[in-house]
Amino acid sequence: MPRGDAPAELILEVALRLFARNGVAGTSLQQIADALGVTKAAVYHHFRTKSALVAAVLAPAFDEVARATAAARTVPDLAQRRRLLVHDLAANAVGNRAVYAVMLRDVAVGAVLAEDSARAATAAFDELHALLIGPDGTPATVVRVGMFLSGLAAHTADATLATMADDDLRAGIVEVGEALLGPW
Amino acid sequence: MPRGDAPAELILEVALRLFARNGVAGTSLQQIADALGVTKAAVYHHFRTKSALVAAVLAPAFDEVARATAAARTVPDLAQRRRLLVHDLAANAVGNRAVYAVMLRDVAVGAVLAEDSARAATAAFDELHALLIGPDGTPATVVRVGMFLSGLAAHTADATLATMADDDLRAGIVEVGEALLGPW
DNA sequence: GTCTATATAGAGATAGAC
DNA sequence: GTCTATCTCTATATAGAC
Repeated sequence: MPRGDAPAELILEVALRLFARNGVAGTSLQQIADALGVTKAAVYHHFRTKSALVAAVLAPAFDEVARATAAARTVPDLAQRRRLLVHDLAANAVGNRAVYAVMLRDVAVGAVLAEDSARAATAAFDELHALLIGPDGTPATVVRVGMFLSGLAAHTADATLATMADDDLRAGIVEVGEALLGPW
Repeated sequence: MPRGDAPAELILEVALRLFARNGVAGTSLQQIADALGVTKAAVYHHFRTKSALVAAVLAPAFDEVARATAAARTVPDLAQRRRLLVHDLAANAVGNRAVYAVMLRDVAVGAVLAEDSARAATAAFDELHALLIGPDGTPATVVRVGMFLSGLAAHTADATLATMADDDLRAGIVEVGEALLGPW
C-alpha cells in the first residue's frame, strides 16, 4: 500500500465505510468493488488479501495509538499522564469515528491482529492500557479504564451519539474520562 | 423454540459461545453443528433460519432489558431510577457476559433487529436509554449514558476484565455507573 | 491498472429417507 | 429428530488478456 497512491487510498476509504457499517466479516470484496465501481480483481491488485486490506484500513488508527502511547510514556505523574491520554484518545476517536468503531468493536479484527504482522499494534495498545491503569491494579481501577476505552466507540451503538457534533462528543468523552480517572 | 426442549437449549448455548467468540457473521451453521456433533440439517430442524437462531440466542437478554425497563419505569425520582438501572444492568451483564457481548457489540445483530420481529426489543432498549438520561438531554449527559451502556460489554475487548471474578466486575460496573450517573 | 473468466471452497437452506 | 445428499449462491483468490 504505497503512499500517495490515489486508487489505494480510495479503496481504504470505501472499505472503512463498509466495515464500520456492516462489520469486517459482513463486508465482501465484491461489495467494496461495487461501491468503487470496479471489479474485485482491481481491488486485489492493490491488496493481496482481505486481511491485508483490513490491516491497511486500521493502520492509521494503530499509528495514532502508538503515538499517544509514546507521548504518555514520558509523563511520570499518573494524573497528568491520564489527562494527556484521555484528551488524545477523545480527539482521535472523534476525529476518525469509523476506524475506532471497527478497531474497538469488531471481533473480526482480533483475527487480523493475531496474524502478527500487527504485533506492534497490540503491544502499543497493551502499553496504553497499563499506562492508564498505573501502579494500582485494583479491580475498581481496571474496570474504570476498561469501560472508558470501550466507551470510545459508544457512538457506534448509540444513535444519539452517532449524530452528535464533534465538539460535543469530544468534550463529553473528556468529561467521562475525568469522572472515571480524574481528578487531575 | 419451544420451552424445555433440551436439544434446542443446547444449540442456543453452543451458538452463543461461538457468536461471542467469533461474531455472528463469523460463525457458520456448520461450525455450530460441528461443535454439537450433529449435522446442519439437525440444527435447521430447530431453527428455520440463522436469523431466527440469532434472535432466539438474544431473546433472554432482551427479556432482561425489558424487565429492567419496566421496573425502572415506575420510579419517578431520576437518581433512584438510575441507581436501580445501574444495579440491574451490572448484574445482568456480568451474569450473562456472552449474550451481552453479542447484543451490545456485534454489528450483525443490527440486521436481525431491523428484521422487526424484534421491534419490542429495540423499543425496550430505547426506553431504557431515555429513562437513564432523564429530562436533561444535554450532550454531556447523553455521552455519560452512552459510554456507560457501551462499557457494559467492555469485558469482551479487555483481557483483564474477561478473567475478572463476577463480584469484582459487577461492583466495578456499579461504581462506574455511580461516578457517571450518581450520586444517589 | 483494470478487465473477463474461472478455480475452489464454503455459505445458507431444502428434500426426502430413516 | 437426525441423517445423506444436494441446490444455489457467494465468498476469497488467481490467471491471463488488454
